[in-house]
Amino acid sequence: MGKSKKEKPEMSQQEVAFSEIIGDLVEQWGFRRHLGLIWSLIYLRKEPLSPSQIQEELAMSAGSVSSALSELQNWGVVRRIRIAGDRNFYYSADQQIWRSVSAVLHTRELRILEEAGGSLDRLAGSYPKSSKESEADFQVKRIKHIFEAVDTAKCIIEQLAVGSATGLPKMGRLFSKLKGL
Amino acid sequence: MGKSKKEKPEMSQQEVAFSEIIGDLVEQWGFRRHLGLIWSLIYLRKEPLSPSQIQEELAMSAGSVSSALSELQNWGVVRRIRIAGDRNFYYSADQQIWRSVSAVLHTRELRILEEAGGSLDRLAGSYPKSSKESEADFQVKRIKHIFEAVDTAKCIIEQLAVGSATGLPKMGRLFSKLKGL
DNA sequence: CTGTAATTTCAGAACATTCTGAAAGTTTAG
DNA sequence: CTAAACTTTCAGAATGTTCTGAAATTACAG
Repeated sequence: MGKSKKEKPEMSQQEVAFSEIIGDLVEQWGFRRHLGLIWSLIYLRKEPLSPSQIQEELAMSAGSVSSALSELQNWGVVRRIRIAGDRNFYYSADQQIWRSVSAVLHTRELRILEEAGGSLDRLAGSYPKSSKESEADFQVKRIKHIFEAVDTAKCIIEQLAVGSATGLPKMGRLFSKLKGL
Repeated sequence: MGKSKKEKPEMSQQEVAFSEIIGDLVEQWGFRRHLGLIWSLIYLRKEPLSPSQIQEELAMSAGSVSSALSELQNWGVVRRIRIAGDRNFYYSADQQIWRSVSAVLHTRELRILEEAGGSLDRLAGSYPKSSKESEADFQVKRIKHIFEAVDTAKCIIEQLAVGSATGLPKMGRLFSKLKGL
């Protein structure tokens, strides 16, 4: 009765461990765990992998793999490669990990803060001008205070995302480190 | 007939708008939306509020309010106050908003990165020493690379959490701004 | 163009999180 | 101590998210 000849390309223990560490990390960061698992495997292998290989190795459904790969591609952490005369698709991981992190900071975190900042600014303006009510006055001050905090956070993330290492005491060293990652 | 006499302490339109902005923001940050809604209301009011007042104004269940308040307290963004000769509890918001943000960075984000960093370090060490396999060698390099990225991120967050404004070109201005928030 | 082997899509299943409300527990005035 | 008013807890309900797998689609070899 012959099921046979299917190579079993099992992930090594270390590969499993790595993918789990990264899976946890990205999950905490607000992405689906699967994205981390799949990215990890691609990242650790010298040769690009096809969706079906990934599906086998990680024991996931085809659908999961497909949707995760397309999300990874959208975030720019994974690239699709075609090999001539091969029906499969292949994926490989971007080496420059910080580029990917920057992209997320820029596309996701920054957008969130910009949105909130804009709304807060408009809201502060919507209070009746020079109201004699002390409550309204108090609230406008507080809203502006939060606006400042959001705006500052925005600037910090901007700096990180753009990564302009201007050569500063502590942050400088960190920034220039980023450039290499 | 005759529901009556219940004061209706409705939130103003602006208060609702503010709480929704903050609700969205904290939700994107990985907290429950309710935490943002409740914190907002407390933050905008001059006078501290009791759980039952909050429940009424935000039209939430008592359970939601209670659990959200205790979580807000754990994060240190809200303080419980007792007023002599008053059976109720009251809550007021911390003014220094950045202190709260720092606390979260320190308690949550930093912990995540430390955990991942430790695991990665151990993992890199677990590969058989001086293996002749080029694949293993390759993987150790990549794992160390990720470790570096995690470690750098950890340092950056540490800087932000501690907020040591050392007086640097761009980040310096931001850091000193933080101190005031 | 046709057949084959792969990938993608998507509706529903499985799973996870959050909310509700009633019961239990607290606190204080009297 | 008792009663009254509030707060907390927690099991189950409601909601939201992610995964699966079969059908539809795509891509290529022949």
